[in-house]
Amino acid sequence: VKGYKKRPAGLDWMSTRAEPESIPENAIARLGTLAPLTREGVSLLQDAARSPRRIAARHLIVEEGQPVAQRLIILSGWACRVRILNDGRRQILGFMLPGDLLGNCRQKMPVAVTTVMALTNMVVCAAPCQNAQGDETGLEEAFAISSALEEHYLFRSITRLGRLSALERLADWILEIHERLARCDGVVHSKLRVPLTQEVIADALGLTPVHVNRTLQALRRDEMLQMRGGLITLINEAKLASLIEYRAPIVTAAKAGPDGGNIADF
Amino acid sequence: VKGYKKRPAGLDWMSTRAEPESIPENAIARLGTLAPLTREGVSLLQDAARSPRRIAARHLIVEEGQPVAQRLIILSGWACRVRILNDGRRQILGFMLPGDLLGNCRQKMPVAVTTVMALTNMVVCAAPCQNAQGDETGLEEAFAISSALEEHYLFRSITRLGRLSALERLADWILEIHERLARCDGVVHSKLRVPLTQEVIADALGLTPVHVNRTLQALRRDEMLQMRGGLITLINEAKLASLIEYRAPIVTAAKAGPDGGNIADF
DNA sequence: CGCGTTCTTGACTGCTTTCAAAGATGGTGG
DNA sequence: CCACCATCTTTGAAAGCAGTCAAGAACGCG
Repeated sequence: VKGYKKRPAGLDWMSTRAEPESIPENAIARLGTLAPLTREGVSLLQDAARSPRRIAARHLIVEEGQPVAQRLIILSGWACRVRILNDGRRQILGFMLPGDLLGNCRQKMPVAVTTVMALTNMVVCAAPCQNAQGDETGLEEAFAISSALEEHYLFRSITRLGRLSALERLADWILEIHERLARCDGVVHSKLRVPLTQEVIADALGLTPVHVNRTLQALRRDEMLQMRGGLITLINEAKLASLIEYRAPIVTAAKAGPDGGNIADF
Repeated sequence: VKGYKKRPAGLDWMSTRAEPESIPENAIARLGTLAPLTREGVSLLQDAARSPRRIAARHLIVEEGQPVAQRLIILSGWACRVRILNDGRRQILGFMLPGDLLGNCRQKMPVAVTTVMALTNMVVCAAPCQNAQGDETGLEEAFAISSALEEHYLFRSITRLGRLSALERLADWILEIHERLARCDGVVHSKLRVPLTQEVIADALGLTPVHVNRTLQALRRDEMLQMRGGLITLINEAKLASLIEYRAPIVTAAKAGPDGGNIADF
């Protein structure tokens, strides 16, 4: 069937190539773009970021079936939700980038629905929780919108896997990553730092590494992008977007806050 | 690429064959299996169900990008989240069964992330909302767990579409539907009433109707199930389950309530 | 500079799609 | 009660996209 069934014995997930850490401030700023935060809300985040926790690449952050201890904010690095079948097939359910939340649940005694694994070295911190009622800081609203966005990306993944060709899947995925990195990472001149091997991309897109490779070559041949050493450069974003239907996610009707940031404007 | 690109002009979604309505009480009972409800919580649900609203098959219940007016409970009938590409390809993102919630959001001014369409004639009612703090009735907790379950099904869909073969997809999907119907519909002797055409199933599983047909025949030939007129009968559930890895969803660590019902025990 | 990982390439296989048309099925009206 | 019709299901043959296997090249790290 699809995907690698047999893997070498070792945990050959990806290179441990040292990744320059991105700026934690950008991760915090992402939450501010989701919902207007009060000065207090921002300082709560900054306080939390002063007690960072480091996680090494390939480590499991949460495991499926285990109780969720706390809500974390990713300050830098990439993680992914992953599910592994007993014959070795692997599906990456989604990526988690700086500014994204881990364990952002509603129920009282949450249990992790999927395993989450660090793809690179990471820095995380506890998400500040406040007096439940009120939410005067805007943090709860930001977390709620982050959760809605995550749901949006899940639906997008399903459509991608169910109805798009390999070329379309790649294009759609790259545009999604571009959009998300633009929120939390300094994306300049359409250059995206994507610290993933083609095998990881294949596991996310439901393809084989070999086919991801050939498809990426097609995108390069048609001059839509360049890529080298974990850096993807979008050359012709319009052409890339024309391969698929691009829609900016809108998950709330709230108008832009004082600082002008709003998901709907993205 | 995959799926039907061209469709006949009409909205040939599915037959309007009259479906006997399931029992609304079962829909309400489902919520009680998710979290222990107080007597007050149950009666709030029963009150709400006394003001039912009917929705005809094929009608859109919510539309992507439109604000979400209220939270609804499905009392009977099936709906689905759907996304349609501009060349006519269609992906069904998930099914919504009796006892499931619609518009179960956390943020303040939610906007629908996907279109939701009635697949059969439906009966719904407003979900009772209470004073936010406290949740003495257990309803908020039940809604939260319902939301976590929905997330679980999304991850399952992604794995299904990304890494399972056609045969495995069908097996996995049928077992999921079985599990869900068992919660809200009287499933007796492994007989499932599934009011879907093979084309709808194909749009959910990322296959073509023709291939769904052939794959279902394989399942019948190997004596795992029978099916006729919207009724699927599981003959050899163990054999069906052996095609895939089956895992019961566990989304909360809460122990069983007084009535013994808990998601973890399912 | 050497080694392991990752990327690239080629040839071949096969699952799934595509296209087309014939059979069932269920509801409706005569 | 039966004929009719739209919809849905089933079948066959052929084409195609993506997978599989294997080996060589390139890359990055120590």
